[in-house]
Amino acid sequence: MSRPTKQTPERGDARTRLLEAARNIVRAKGFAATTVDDLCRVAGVTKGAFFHHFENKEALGVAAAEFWAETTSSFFEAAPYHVPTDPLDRVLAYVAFRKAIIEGELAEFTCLVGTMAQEVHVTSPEIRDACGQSIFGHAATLEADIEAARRDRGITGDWTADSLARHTQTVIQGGFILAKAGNDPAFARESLDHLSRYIRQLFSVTQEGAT
Amino acid sequence: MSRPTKQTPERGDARTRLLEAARNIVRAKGFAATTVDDLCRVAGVTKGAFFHHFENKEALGVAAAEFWAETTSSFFEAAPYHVPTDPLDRVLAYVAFRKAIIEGELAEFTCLVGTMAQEVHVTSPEIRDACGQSIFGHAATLEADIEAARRDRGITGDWTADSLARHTQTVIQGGFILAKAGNDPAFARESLDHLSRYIRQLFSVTQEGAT
DNA sequence: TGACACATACCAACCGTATGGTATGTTTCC
DNA sequence: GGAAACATACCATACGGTTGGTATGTGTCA
Repeated sequence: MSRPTKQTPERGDARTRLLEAARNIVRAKGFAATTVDDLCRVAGVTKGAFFHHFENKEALGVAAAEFWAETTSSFFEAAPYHVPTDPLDRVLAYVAFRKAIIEGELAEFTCLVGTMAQEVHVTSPEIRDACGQSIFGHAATLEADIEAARRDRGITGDWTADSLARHTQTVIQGGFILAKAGNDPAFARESLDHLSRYIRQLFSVTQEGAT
Repeated sequence: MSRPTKQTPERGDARTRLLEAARNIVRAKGFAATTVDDLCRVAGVTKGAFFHHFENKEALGVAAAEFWAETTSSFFEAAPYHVPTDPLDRVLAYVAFRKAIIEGELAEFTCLVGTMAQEVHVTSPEIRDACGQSIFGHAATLEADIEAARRDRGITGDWTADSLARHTQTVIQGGFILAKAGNDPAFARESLDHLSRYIRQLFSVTQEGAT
């Protein structure tokens, strides 16, 4: 998606600016409460431009979820938690990294696709599926390390790598909910501490990692 | 809140029916996408009745969150997970109970206040706070058992009872998000299995409980 | 090489309707 | 009979979406 235009628009094109606007506004207000006019105002474009790039508001929602999947993929690929040589260390570093980036305003660190999926899971299967691909696709990037750690250490619990990978996303998403309800990011961070402890226990590692 | 009407209306009064309608519709469509007309139609009342009982739509949101807190409190107080004599067994039975009631349609078992908090945490502090009270109030009902279990067994980990109580809610709320994104309740259930395993590990209990 | 056909990106103004909310009744109950 | 509990009819506007247009780039063929 978002294939680059042949002719080079001298500044960031309207489509990208609309997707960035959607990312920011929807995280704060939700999808339904975000109006097309909101998006156009923040993106600095007119409605004509909006409906040139997107068939309707729902199509923007799908594109925003895909845009989110792309940008977060790049972000996490470039993140430092891949550095450790031991796979378990990488998994724990991932959790620590997720905790570390929870700071500042809620709308700056919460998850666009988690927010949208919550809202539109009944009303828009297309947006929901795009959100699902983003979440489960990201979870899948953890599976290899979890499975490698499991084999390395001969762990034979009654759980699977893919299930644990999804569970990390459960804790992250749930943490965002508590943080919003309590209006305090600390609620999201403390659950990541529990998640880290859980993983260390699963692998019989007792020492605390970096907080 | 929601003090019973003085004169007893032979059938459920309009206010209650509107709150029940809100509970059902908002869980499916979200708060912003739920219109006043939607609520009136499902409740079988007119807009006059709506604005007689609620100053505006936001006031209904607050009342719906409070209504949710009351009804779920009663529901969980009457639930069978309080039966075991050992406090840890009660905590594990709670988790098993939360897993057991995840069945049927998503909108039937997901959490109203988690959904609303997600949407309105910026736009309506009043609704957000009412949602927060419901979630954290419910979490608090678990603290005594967790703390008792901790003392009984002389557990001295670097975690607190209130933090673990909140973490259970994080996993439950996050599970709902994954279930919605993946359109399958199984994603919520599998994370509750991880949560149960985590708690058992914290208390060095290895045997599986009832699934 | 230039000019013509066509496509893309974007804008300004407009439209029908759905929406939250109001004004004004009417019924019901103590 | 008076107040609370509803209903009916209506309003202003915000909303998603449309229409018609301009400016600019791009491929093509004589």
